[in-house]
Amino acid sequence: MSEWDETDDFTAWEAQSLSAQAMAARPAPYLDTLNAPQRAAVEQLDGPVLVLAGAGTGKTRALTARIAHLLNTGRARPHEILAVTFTNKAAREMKSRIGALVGGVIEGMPWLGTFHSLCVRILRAHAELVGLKSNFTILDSDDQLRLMKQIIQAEGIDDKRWPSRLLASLIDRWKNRAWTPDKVPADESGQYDGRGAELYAAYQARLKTLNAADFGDLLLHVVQIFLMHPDVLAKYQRWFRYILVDEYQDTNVAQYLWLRLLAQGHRNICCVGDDDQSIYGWRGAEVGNILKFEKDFPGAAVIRLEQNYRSTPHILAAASSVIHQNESRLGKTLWTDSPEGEKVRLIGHWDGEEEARWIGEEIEALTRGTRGHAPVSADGIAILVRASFQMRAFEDRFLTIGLPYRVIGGPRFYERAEIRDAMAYFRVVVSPDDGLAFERIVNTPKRGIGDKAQQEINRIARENGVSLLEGARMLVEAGGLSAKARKALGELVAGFDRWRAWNRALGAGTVADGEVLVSDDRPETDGPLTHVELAQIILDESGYTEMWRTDKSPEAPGRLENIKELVQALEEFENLQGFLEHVALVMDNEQDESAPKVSIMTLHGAKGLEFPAVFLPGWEDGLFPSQRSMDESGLKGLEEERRLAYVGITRAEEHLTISFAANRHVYGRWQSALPSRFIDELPKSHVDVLTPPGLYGGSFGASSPGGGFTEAAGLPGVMRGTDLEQRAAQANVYNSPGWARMQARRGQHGTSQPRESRNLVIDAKAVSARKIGERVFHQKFGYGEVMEIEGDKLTIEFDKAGTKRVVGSFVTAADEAPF
DNA sequence: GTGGCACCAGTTTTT
DNA sequence: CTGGTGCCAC
Repeated sequence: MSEWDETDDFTAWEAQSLSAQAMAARPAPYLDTLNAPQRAAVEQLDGPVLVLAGAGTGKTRALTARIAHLLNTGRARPHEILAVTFTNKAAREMKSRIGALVGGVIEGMPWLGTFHSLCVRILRAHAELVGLKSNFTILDSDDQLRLMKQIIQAEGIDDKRWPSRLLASLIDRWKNRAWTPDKVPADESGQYDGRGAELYAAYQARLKTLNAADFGDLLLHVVQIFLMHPDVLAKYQRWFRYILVDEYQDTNVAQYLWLRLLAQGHRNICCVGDDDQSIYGWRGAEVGNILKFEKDFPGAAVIRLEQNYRSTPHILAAASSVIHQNESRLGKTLWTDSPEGEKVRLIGHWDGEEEARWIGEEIEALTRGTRGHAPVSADGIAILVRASFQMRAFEDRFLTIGLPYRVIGGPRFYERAEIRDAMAYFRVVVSPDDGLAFERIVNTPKRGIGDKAQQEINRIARENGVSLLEGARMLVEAGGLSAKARKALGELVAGFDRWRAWNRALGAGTVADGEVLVSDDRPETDGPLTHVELAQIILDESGYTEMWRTDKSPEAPGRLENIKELVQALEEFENLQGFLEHVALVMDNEQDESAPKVSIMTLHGAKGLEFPAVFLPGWEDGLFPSQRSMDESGLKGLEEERRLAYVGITRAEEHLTISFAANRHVYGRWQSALPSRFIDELPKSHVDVLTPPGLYGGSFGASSPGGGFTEAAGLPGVMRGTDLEQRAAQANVYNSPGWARMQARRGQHGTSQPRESRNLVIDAKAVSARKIGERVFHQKFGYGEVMEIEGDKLTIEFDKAGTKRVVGSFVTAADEAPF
């Protein structure tokens, strides 16, 4: 294909200005490595474009090449491109990849970032339009919850019956749908004891007085501004000539509105996504957004990326076969020209411990390179689980055999209590009005300022219309509280005065000579005080570090270590202010990339990643697909679980092993389960069914290098099957006695109901007309199954709470449950 | 105001 | 079996 063929109309080329010609004539090496659809996705610059990118089809490559192309052809300057991602990681990666493509000379792309960070930028510029000051604080979910607790308490609501978490998730959901308190529809606003919308309004009012915004607000406020102030919107519409969106299938309504409003300017919007990888419905993502793109943007070009560069044909076949069972999807057919490779392996185990043991051995075999393939580095191996409690079994096992592993996605660095505490100190120093931060640390470490004292502070502050910090000062000066508490509080207030003055001095330049700011504890330093030193001083003088130093709990040293890290991280910032903003939005826990380690993470956490070898354990009905998903969202839930399976399968490049266990130790209780229904959706011709070693006395046709295991005596008797005939039938799990037994159990008392009955429960009006075998939800006891009906009394076997007799009107059909 | 004990609940998670 | 929360006794 020659250079000229690229412009379909020669006269158009001729008509372009010389400069445009010169720009367009610049070499575009990034195009050469693209396949045809990718190239189309890059070169179709004008008008709306939807790129449906299957797993492993080079989505990010296309997206970054598109941006590079916009820049290279001179269509847009860096600041005229709006590029949105969901995570900071994705944003970072895109930035660096664009840099590599364009030669790294562009001084960043100011409008490449997450929805939230971009919204903060916009909101800071127009904060007053929604009643905030431009230096508003961003609340994390912890602050959010505490605030709601206060409101609930003030309203005299019993937070036992109506937990604050419930209200928080409700409000979050409403914000995701871009509903302000007055826009919450009537049938929704009655939730939470009929006071949902009312409390939402109270919460918003409270945020405003605190000059604060939660994560949901960042989007909601900006959408409100765009809707109420067309002039502001028009400015941004003109500004962003080209808009690009990554992971479009994950957008919620608010994000969708935000995008649509901005895109109405130049209408150059390109959304990239994969409906089959939509796994965040439970937190507000609307697959509908991607499904209706063409309707929203008439004349949109739709480009499908279907050539997969990641996985072998067997793995791809497994993924396709499973995802094909879903009804609501746009439909893509992934293909690959990579060589066959090995089949997907399937294996059933007696229990979860054995599953972990077996996987441990398999991993050792993989890293050693036995079984006839090249060794796989531990870094290239991942275990992907549905729920994090499944990780324990692997950690336990890997610790005993000394297999290095890393758990990805534990508590985030900035979510740890000690980090939040330290940050709260910094927050009060930077913005003395931050009452939430003040509340958090006023008695941490213990200063003898308990509930009563705090209420006093609150009262004084409210009566005088000042911040909590000022209220505390007044209280101390007025001689309130007990002598001990007064002294402690007075010292804290004085501390904040001192630290704040230092911080201000830092902002102005250096601390002036002889200024009365110097505390005795201040370390001897040459030169001016830095904000890093200041941070250390704050934590030391407040007694916070001391608190952990004297704490004798096993995790105290780790917490001190984290605090040290936090202080070190400060060095990369100009000042405390900049750091706080960064932590609220951007900071994530970077993993130490030292020795190669096996990754253990959730399926959700694995999205976007790839590994040469992947293990997918725990494929049992009720666990995966999760019973709760199905109870709460019915078929929709099941389809999302299936997409999760699809995501899991498509993470694997070469080796994929799916496994399940008949029994599992969950929360100290034994639970048995059936193989996941997804297992039956795998294509038999692409699957190798392995025989677990040990179960029947040996590794019959199995590939476990460890050979048979010798602890069969420790297993419950049922499975010590020694029937020789059955043993001979072992070659296939589908024919195995274990499998047959599991199948048989399906009809009886399986932990999950027969699949077909699912659709019977639809009648919403028949509150008390329950059926035997129906899944129901009870406010207090949770989910369960109706065992017996007697008048208006039901006997229900609850999943968690055991068997109870309750009045029929207290339960609802499981899929109408309030969450 | 604090520390200890009983009770309960218990997917997935980014910002 | 765990962690988090709430209540009660010092």
